[in-house]
Amino acid sequence: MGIITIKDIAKALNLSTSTVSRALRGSYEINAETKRLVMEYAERMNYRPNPIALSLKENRSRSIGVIIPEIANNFFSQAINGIESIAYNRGYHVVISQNHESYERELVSTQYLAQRRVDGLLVSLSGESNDLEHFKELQSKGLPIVFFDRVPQDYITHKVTADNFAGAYEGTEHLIQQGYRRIAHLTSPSWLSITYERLEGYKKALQNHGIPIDESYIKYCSHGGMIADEVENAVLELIHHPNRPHAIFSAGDRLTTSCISLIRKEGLRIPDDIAIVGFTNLVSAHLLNPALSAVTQPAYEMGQLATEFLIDLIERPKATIRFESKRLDTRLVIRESSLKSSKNFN
Amino acid sequence: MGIITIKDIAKALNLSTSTVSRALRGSYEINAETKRLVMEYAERMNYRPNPIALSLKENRSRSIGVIIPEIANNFFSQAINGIESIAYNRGYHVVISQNHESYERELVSTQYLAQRRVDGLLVSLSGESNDLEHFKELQSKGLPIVFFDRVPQDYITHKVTADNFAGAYEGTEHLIQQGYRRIAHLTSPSWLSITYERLEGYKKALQNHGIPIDESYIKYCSHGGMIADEVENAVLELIHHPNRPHAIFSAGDRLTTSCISLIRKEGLRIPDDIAIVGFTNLVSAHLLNPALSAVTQPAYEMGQLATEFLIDLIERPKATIRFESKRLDTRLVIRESSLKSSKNFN
DNA sequence: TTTTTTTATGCAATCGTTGTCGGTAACGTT
DNA sequence: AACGTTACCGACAACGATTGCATAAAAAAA
Repeated sequence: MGIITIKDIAKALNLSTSTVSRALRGSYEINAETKRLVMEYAERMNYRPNPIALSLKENRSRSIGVIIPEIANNFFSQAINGIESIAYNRGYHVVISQNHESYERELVSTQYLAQRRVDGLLVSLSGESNDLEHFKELQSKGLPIVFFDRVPQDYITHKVTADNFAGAYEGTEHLIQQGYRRIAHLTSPSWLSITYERLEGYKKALQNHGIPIDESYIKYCSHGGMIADEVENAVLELIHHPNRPHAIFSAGDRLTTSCISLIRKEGLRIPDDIAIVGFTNLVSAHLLNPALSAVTQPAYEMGQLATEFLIDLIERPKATIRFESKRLDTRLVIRESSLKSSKNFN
Repeated sequence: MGIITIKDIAKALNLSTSTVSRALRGSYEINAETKRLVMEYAERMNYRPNPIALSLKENRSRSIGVIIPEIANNFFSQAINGIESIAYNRGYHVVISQNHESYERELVSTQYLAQRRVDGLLVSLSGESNDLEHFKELQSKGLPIVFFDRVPQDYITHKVTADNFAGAYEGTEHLIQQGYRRIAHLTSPSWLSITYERLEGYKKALQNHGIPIDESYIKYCSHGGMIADEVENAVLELIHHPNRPHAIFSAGDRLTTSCISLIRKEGLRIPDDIAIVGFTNLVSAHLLNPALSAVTQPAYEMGQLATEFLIDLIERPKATIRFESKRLDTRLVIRESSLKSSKNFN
C-alpha cells in the first residue's frame, strides 16, 4: 500500500496506462463508464500524479523559486506571504532559498532552483551581488526572472520595488520639519539599488531645504549590515563625529536596531540627543523604546505584485512584453524617536 | 545551447549513455582515457545531472521538508537557519512550507512534500493539529519524521524541544522572587505540547512557593495567538480581572507583543502596574519599552539537532533505533519588564 | 454483405539517469 | 588451437506520466 501510480490503477482495472491517464484527465476519447471506473478507483486509492515524473516529462514543475537575503527579516517574511498568496491561487508552489547576503550562496541557490526546474525566479539580490551573469544566462535560456526590492539597474525584466526615493525623502523631510539639520544617513552597501534610491531621496530632501550634504554623515555598511562590527563602527563614527549629527536616518532593520542599541549603550538619549527614523517592517516598531518612527514598505503587496508579474511571464512566454518597473508607495509612521526635543541645536 | 544531458555527451563523444554515466561516476569498468574525455567534455559543457530524473529513478530527492507554523516568527526563522546549516553540510536541500497555524494547510503541505519525495520531514505542529494521521501514514510508508518545538505526545519518533517546563518554572519563579504573587499566564492552545509543558512549569513554581493556582489567571489563545481579537480579549480579561494580576507570564512572541500593546493602551505601566516575562526569540527584546525579560529558546541548536536526528533516520533506515526526546536548555534574560516596582501589593 | 466510419483502447516513445545483462575484443593459459 | 579471463562498452528496461499513432471492434453507410 505504498504510493499508488497510474500503473497500479491500470493493472487493477485491466486497462492500459494510457487509458487510465486519459480517463483521469477526462479525455473525450474514453468511454464514460470506463472513466467513471477509473475516477472512482483513483479517488478511493487516493491517487495523486507524481509531480516529479511530470516535471521530467514536461520540463517544468509548477513551482517558482524565491531567492532572498534572509528569512529572518520581517520585510522578506512578509513578502513571502504575499508571494505565496498569489502563487497558490494560481496553482504554483513556492520554494524558498536564502542567500545570506552572500554572492556565492546566491549562485548555488540559483543553480539549484534552475536544476529543479522551477518555472520562474523571484529574486532580491544579496548584499554582495554585482555580477548578474548567472541570472542573465538562465533568462536567455527561457527562465523568467522578476526582481523585487533589491533590483539590478541594467537588467531588462519586470521589477518591483518600494518607492525608496520618496520614502527616504519623506523620512528625511520629516526630520527636517522637526527642526533637525544635522542629519546623518546609515545605509546598506553602496551598489544596491535600495541604497542608491534612498540616498538620493535623503540628499534631495536636504537640498530642497537648503541643507548642505556632508559626505561624512553618510555611512555605508556592506553585507547589508549583516556584520555587526561594521555597523557598530559606522554608528560610533557618527556618535563621535566632531559635529555629532542630531538625527540619523537609517535604511534598514538591522542597521536601525544596532543603531539604537549603540546610542543607548553610549549613554545618549533618543530623540533628545539623537533622533532616529528607520526604514523598517518590524511589527513591534511601536513597542520599541522609544517607539520608532519609520518608513514602512508594502512588503506583502510587493510580493504579490512580483508574483503576478512572474506568473504572467511564465504563462505567456510568447507574448511580446513591455517589461515594467513598478514602484509601490511607502508609508511614514511618526512615533517618538523622531520628535523634536526641547533642546536647542545649532 | 540549453541544458546539457548525458545523452548529448554520449552523442558528441560517440559513446553510449551508460558509458558516459559510468565514466562520470568514475566506474572502474571504464577506460581511464575515456573517463578523461567524458569528464573534460562534461566539465567544459558545464554538465549537471538532472536531479529530477534522479529523484524519479531513485525515489528520493536529497532534500528534506520543513513544515512550520510561520516563517515570520523569530523562533522559526532561527530554527530554519540551524536546519540549513546541518542539511547543506550533509548534502541535503531544505524545502520550507508554512502551515499558518491551520490544520488544513499543514495537511496540504505534508502531501505536497511527500509527493515531491522529500527524504524526510521536520515538523512543528500547527495550532490546530490534533489529528496526526497524515504523519502516521507517511511514516508507516517509510518516510522519516522528526518533530521539534511543538511535538505530539503519543507519537513514536525523535523529538526535539526546549525545556519548556524548566523555562517556564524559571520565568515564573523569577517573578515570584521579585515579590509578585498574583501572576497570570497567557498561553497558546491547550492541546499543544509547549502549552502543557509551560503551564506545568508555571504551576509548579507557584506551588513550590505556596501560591495557590487561580484558573481564571490562565488564558489560552487558540491558533497560537494568531487571531488578534482572541489575544486582545484574553488580555483585557486579565486587566479587568477583579483581582488584577500584578504580573503576566506570557508564552509566545505574538502573545507578548499584543499584551504589551494592550497594557499600554489601557494606560497601565510596565512593570509598575503589571510586570511581564515572555517566552521569546525576538532579537530586539532588549530594545522594547520596557526592555523585555524573557525566556529564550535555543532555536538554532534545536533546528540543528532535529536535522541531525532526521538525516540519521534517512541514512540508516534499517538500524534499530531508540527514538529520543531531547530537551534543550532555555535561558532566562532578566531585563526591566519584570523588576519589582516600589509599589506595595496585597 | 461489404465498405466506411466511429468509438474505444493499446503500443511505444519520451523525459534523464542508472542498473542489469550481454557482447566483443585482446590477451594469457594449457 | 582451443578455451578462459579480463577490460570495456552498449542495448535495454525501468522510474511515472503523457501523447501520437495504430488498431480492434462496433456501428453506420453503401
